This record gives sequence, structure tokens and C-alpha cells, in this order.
Amino acid sequence: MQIIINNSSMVPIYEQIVEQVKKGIRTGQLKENDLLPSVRSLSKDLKISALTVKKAYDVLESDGFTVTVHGKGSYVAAVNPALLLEEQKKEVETDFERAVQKGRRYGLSDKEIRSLFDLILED
Amino acid sequence: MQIIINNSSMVPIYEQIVEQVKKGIRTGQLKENDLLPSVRSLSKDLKISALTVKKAYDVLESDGFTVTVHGKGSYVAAVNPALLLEEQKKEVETDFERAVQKGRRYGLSDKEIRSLFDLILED
Amino acid sequence: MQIIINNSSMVPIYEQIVEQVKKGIRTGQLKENDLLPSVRSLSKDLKISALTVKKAYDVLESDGFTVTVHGKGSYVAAVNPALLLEEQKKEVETDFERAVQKGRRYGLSDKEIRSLFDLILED
Amino acid sequence: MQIIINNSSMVPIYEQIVEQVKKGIRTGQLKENDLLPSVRSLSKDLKISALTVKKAYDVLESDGFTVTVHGKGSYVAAVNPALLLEEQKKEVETDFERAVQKGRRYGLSDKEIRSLFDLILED
DNA sequence: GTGGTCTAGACCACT
DNA sequence: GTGGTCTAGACCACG
Repeated sequence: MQIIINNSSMVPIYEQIVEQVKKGIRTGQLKENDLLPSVRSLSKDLKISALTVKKAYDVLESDGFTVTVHGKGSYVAAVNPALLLEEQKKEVETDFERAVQKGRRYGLSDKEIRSLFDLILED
Repeated sequence: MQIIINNSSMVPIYEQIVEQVKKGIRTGQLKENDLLPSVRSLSKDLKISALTVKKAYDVLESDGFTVTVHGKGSYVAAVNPALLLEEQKKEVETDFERAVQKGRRYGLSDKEIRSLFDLILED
Repeated sequence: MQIIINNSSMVPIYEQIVEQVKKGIRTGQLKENDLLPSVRSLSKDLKISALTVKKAYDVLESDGFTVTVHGKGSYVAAVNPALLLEEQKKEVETDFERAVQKGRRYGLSDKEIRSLFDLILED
Repeated sequence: MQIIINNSSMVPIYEQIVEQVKKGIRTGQLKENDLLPSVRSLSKDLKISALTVKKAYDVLESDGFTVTVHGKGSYVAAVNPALLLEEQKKEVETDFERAVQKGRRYGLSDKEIRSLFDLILED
């Protein structure tokens, strides 16, 4: 599994890692009990600090996507598909919420906002 | 023109000010050569730091919406409201596009995506 | 509120901070909306790295005990007493679990383990 | 004497080995001058690293439970099993004491504390 | 080899 | 001033 970092992105590096690992799990590229690259090796590959990778792995673990074993590494956890789907939906919802709020702050009516959305969805 | 700040919003305060001034310009509440409230008075009204207001005014000026005259204040610059509206709509559209694409990457159907959007808009 | 660090303890410094802030919240020393010391000032007081304090504050926030506002600081969140009680009970339970497991590993019968516990509780 | 390792336990593997050997000595399964399995053979049996077994044997020796003879192996040292039992009970007792004290600091009644303990023991 | 913690300092965004 | 992220390197515990 290949992880690609965009240093000039506004998205923190550790979050980019988190997102890509999650995506790998979702898409089946990463399967239960797969071993993630070690903190050190990934940090070396990506030419970033080991702490940054560590933080990403910490987030993944606290989100329940991996299980870390001291002295061994981080393993992909048993994925709960329902949980995963809910998380995905919530993510998209949050993005919509922000866009809608921005539209409202710009003084657009709900009707106008909906028509913008329709335009996009029908593309 | 009344500016309202939401402290618990995820949107930075200075951006909330910028957006509301832009909205005022677009809706005609603020007209060319109108004088914005002084940094000091606005910061006092909103009970926020003067530096925060200053930052908002700096952004407005660098975006070409105002002209600041040293010792006098910030004046609304000449703008085309229709053009501004299109620009802002385009911005919201782009946000929707990103959200929709993310949803599709997650394997959600257009129907599901629309229902997520509906959920948000009806909030 | 005074925080005391034991550098030679096996307990990580950041966890010591977390535990003491939680305790402060439980005991009422820290109340809703109280502002915690800034990351920098506390790190200076305790003569430890700012990152260590930051990590403690991150844990507190992800556990729902504080709300952090960028550029302002970390505030004590509205405490859910039921949640807090459950957390406390779970903590004690975990300690019991470890002790019971150790006793079993030592070959003690449940009866013997219970008698050890009774001895302590009746003290 | 059979040693069983639980890989998913929170207790380090080397400590599990130490505890089980101690238990064997206390219960009489292992007697003075008995030869422990070699580091290599035990690591092979348990499918763990030889370094891990080595560490366990080091701990046992430094705790005075075994004597290692270079080129020969680790032998069980002279110990008083009754004394050992008391020592181990005292250890578990201390753990209980800490847990009970923590529960009381949290404002739990003795009845509540006992019910938490019962919950665990009956698991 | 692995992860877990910590340091001392940097740069950025927000107030 | 505040928090948010990141670095480069250290030491420890576990395997």
C-alpha cells in the first residue's frame, strides 16, 4: 500500500496518513491483521518525522481502525462495516454542512443552495 | 450594518467578519465609499481583540473589497455585486463538488448522497 | 489548581497531568468554563516540554473533559456526571481485573482472592 | 512443566513466563536444582523470540529464583514456597488496596466497590 | 527490530 | 499572547 504526502497541502500530514490508511481499509487494500509499515520505516519513506507518523497511527488506533502491539507494530483491526459506513456518511454530511453554512452566510436562499447542489449532482 | 459573531463556530472570527462585509457589499447594504466601522469601535462592539478585526480588514483590502486610508479608515471599494455573487456561488459549488466526489469515492449512491444533503439543508 | 509531576514514576508525565486535571474536575476544584493554564505556561511551571502538556490536553479533549479554542486556550467542558461516574467505576474495575488476574496467575483460588479482597475492604 | 503464553494479554510475555515459573516453584512443580528448558527450546516451543525468554530468565535469576550456569542452563534455586506464597499474596493485596482507595477517593461506597469486585471475579 | 515517551526548538494560524 | 503542527534526535521497554 502506497501512501502519498502533499507537503504544501493545508491538511496536516498526519491527517493525510490517517485518511489514506482508512481509505485502504475501506477499499480492501488493507485487510484485517495486515501489518502497517513501522513508524520508523514509513517516516523514512515519506521523509517526515517519526513522531508525525506516530500521531497518525495513534489517531487510527483511537478511532478503532488498528491495534498496536508494543514491540511488534500496528495491525489492521477487525473492521465493523456498519461503523465504517456511518463514519463515511458523517464525513460527507459534515462537508455538506460546512458548504450549506457558507452559502447561507453569503446570503443565498435554501432554494438557491439546493439548485447549486443539483447542478453538481447531475454532472 | 450589523455584524454578528459566533464564538463557538468552527469558522475563524476574522473570516466571519470578512464574509459578512462581503455579503453586505453584495446585497447593497454597503455601497462604494462607505466607511467601515473603525477597528477599535468594532472590536469593542463585538467584544473581540482589535487585532482580529484588523486581520479581517487586511483580508478585505487584499481581496480588493476595501481601500484603507491611513488615519481615516477603511472604505468600500468599487465592486460589481453580480460578479461577486457569481464568485461566491462558484465557491459553494466547488465545496459541494468535493463533498459529492468524496461520497462517490465512498461508494454512496447519488440517492444516498442527496438524502444526506437533504438532512443538512432541513436542519 | 496545582499540578504535581513525579518524573521518576513509571506513569507517563502526560498521563499524570490528565489524571490530575480529571480529578480536579471531579472534586469541583475545576468548574465548567474554567480556563486551564496555557500549554506553554504549564510546561514552563512543570519544567517539561510543551509537547508533553499538549498531549495531555489532547487526551483530555478527546475524552470530553475540555474544549480547546484556537488562540484562546482549553476550557473545562460541561461535565456529564453519569459519564464521569461510569468512567470512574470502569477505572476501578480495570484495577480489580488486573489484580484478580495476577492472583489467578499466581495460582490462587477465587476463594483465596476474595478473602484477600475482604481483608482490604474491611480495613 | 508447561508454560502458556497469551499474546493478546496486556501483560508482557516475559513477565508471563516469570510468573508461571514462580508459580511452578511455589506449587512444587519445580524443585530445587531442577533444570529449566533451554532458552532456545522454550522460545521454539512458545514461538516467541529467544531474547524474550532470555529476559524472563534474567529476571528470575536477579529475583533469586534461579541460578544460571554458563554452558549448562538455569537451575531452580533454593526457595521457601510458603514464604513465596505470602509474598505473592501480599502483592495482590497491595493491588486491591490501591484499587479500593481509588474507589473511595471517587466517592464510591464500600457496597458499590464490592459489587465492582464481584462483577470481575465472576467473569 | 518494534512502539512509547520526551525534549527543545521551529513555524504557522488565530486572538 | 494562544493553540496546531512538525522536526531531529534521545532514551526506555518489549520482542
